[in-house]
Amino acid sequence: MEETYKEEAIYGLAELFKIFGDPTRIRILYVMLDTERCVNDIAGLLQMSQSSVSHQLRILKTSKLVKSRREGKSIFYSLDDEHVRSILNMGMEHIMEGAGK
Amino acid sequence: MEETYKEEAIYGLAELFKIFGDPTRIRILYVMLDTERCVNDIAGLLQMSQSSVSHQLRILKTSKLVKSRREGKSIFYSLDDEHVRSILNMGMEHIMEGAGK
DNA sequence: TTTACATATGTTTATTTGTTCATATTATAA
DNA sequence: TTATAATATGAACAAATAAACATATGTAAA
Repeated sequence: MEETYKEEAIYGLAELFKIFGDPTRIRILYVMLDTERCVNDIAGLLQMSQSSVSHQLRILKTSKLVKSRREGKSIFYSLDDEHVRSILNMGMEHIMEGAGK
Repeated sequence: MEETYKEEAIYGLAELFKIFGDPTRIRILYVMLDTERCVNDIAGLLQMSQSSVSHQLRILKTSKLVKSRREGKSIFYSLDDEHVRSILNMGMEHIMEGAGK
């Protein structure tokens, strides 16, 4: 093996990016870009079933891309980290540049 | 629809991150982090079959994460873009921070 | 030409995973 | 407590895909 980086980190990285690699989750992240949202609102905004949204939110939360806060019967989700925004922006830049070439 | 961003960009973004979402491809990108590599060398370094490496390189190239250059019988691949490095670093930072919490 | 080396590409298979449907949990109001 | 609203979760199914294998293409030397 010639690799200097940690093999473990490689898998962690791939796991992280895999989370971003689904349009549904990207859409969910985007509706939370500048405000927290509860599950029902997300489902309404994105025309998705409550179940599907909830499943995806669990994945996003497990990966620390999203955090949650309870308020009465509702649970509000928001981006967990500035890195999430950064990664989204970096990706968007790459997309846009590629389009201009 | 309440979304202001382009729906098209959402799918583009997800497609992009999906490419990063596989350990094999991350490993391939990492061995090209500071130098170009030919297919055989990558296969040797990562203990993968030539076929598998080639398949993945095609995916990486189609997504503009990697570019190639022919030299005799060999073809050298390298990162296409500074964004590729940025995205990898951003992801790594997120991973590392999460580990420290 | 042939031959050998480097890379690319079909095809099949096994695994992963997002969605749906049904049901469970949790919290508030009556 | 009972009813209702919001969210979570388990199971089944269909679609996507990485790896392996065989084979094809391309390049250079003999």
